[in-house]
Amino acid sequence: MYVLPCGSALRSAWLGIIEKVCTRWRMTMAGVRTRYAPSPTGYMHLGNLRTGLYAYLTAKQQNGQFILRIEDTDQEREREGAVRAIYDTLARVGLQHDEGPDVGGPYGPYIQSERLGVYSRYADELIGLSGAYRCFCAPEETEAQREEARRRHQPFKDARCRALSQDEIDDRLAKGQPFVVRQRTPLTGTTSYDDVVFGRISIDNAELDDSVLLKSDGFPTYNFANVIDDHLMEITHVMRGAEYLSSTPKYILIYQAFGWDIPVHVHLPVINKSATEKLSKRHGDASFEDYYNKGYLPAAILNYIALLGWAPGTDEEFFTLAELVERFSFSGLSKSPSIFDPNKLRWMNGEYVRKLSLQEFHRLATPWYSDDVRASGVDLLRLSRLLHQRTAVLSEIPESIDFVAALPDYDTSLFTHKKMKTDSVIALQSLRAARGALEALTPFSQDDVHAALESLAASLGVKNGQVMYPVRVALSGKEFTPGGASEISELIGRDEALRRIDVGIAKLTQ
RNA sequence: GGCCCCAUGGUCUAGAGGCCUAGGACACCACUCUUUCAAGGUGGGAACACGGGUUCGAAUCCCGUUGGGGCCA
Repeated sequence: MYVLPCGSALRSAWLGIIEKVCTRWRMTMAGVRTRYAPSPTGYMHLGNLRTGLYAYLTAKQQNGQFILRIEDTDQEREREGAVRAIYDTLARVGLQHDEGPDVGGPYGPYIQSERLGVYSRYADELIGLSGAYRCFCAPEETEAQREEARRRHQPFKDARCRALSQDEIDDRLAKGQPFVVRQRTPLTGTTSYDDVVFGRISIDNAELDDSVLLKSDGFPTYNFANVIDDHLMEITHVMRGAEYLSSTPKYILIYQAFGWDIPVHVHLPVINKSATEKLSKRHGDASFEDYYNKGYLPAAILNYIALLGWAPGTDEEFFTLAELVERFSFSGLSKSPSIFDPNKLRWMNGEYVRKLSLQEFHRLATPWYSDDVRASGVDLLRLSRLLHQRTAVLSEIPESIDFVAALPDYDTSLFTHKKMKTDSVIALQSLRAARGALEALTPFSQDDVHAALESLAASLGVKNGQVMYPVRVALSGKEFTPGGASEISELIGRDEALRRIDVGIAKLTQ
């Protein structure tokens, strides 16, 4: 342990140097630190989740740290239970964070509302550094100035408050006059930074607004908190949506005012709902929870969103999280916004569902079986076997098996099928013959039923389908079913099968 | 409106000057397999926004136009 020189000024200078060296060292040697910083404003938007994914991949690829930070400085938009939903979602998709409110870590607290003291301290410092100023204007006054600036097609910079003398400031402070802290953006010059995906971004400082950094209630805005926290938490790669592309120069200015190192910036293209609509939380169609609750598999959702805005450079498109960690690279990121395609997600989910083991599928499918289906006495595992390869989304199960518990009413026109070459006459003949064949059949397994109906068709001199199709319709009362005549026969059992065939015969003889 | 950014089929994208007669996937259509459906198999329609350059050669580089997105209002 070094003994530091005494004297507080010297001591802090030393500490400053050591801190800088340490930061450098950590950034280059100790690896990457990325953060996922969602706002607890509701459900987890898929675009946000993808940002989290990429941040995770970036960190894990280099054995770095993935940090979860809760950005709850906008209290009005905060929603009950939203933080819980964030934890649940991350856990479900497997994005395990190394530091965060729930798991702790050396850079806490990880909830911004618990860091208010930090922001006010740095706001004061920034004011001292001429990077910000106190603005005492009442909202109406600000609005008037804003209006004026707009009229003149100029960005908003509060000329009056920028120019307040120290005496005036002290005076107002003494009177307890409320104020906000605004960024003091330069009047001239340009600010640039290099973005990993978009390249060099430059903007004239004269174009910049003096945005609020600290609100009068002491809460920081995103504009301020993100910079302070990213620096303090030693984030090496700032990854966020491209909507921040054009405000980032303002953040760069803050880093520069403090003399801090600027992290690597990676702005990700936005995900839209359609060419004209954004993916909106309000529609309730774009959140992880919605898809999860509809019976989409987390791994499929994650796989799908990974490919929105990133491509591996090959034709492969199925990736586990571990494979993504290995394969992800900035060079595969695209710049243009993409449109979320529910169709392709559905397809991909189906692929994942089919790849499940039967046991696993059965476990996931069971909750979707209605009480009536359970009470009907059918073998649920057998039911799952029928459904397994035919289910793209779990929520589609109830409708596809609604015939199991009770034969629905149906129209005899169902018996007519052009491709199967059946009509009501053939159907009646087939049903009568099938009834006789099945009545005596033991055992009554799928294979036995299939063989029996097949030979029945042969002896009748008709095509298999001309027997099978009418039987299936009679057993289910539906146009489409998971499984055919023999599968459904075994599923519902002989007694019920015969009863339903009788119903069919009755319908056809009416 | 100002500023920033983007531009390959309906959608996600491959493509980093000749490998492109532009490849893959979803969706769609047809055929096929088949006890319906699904899955599978085979095939099909469908794109480099436009205009100028640069170059022997441009989807790929530069400029402009148009269109779209974002930020600030």
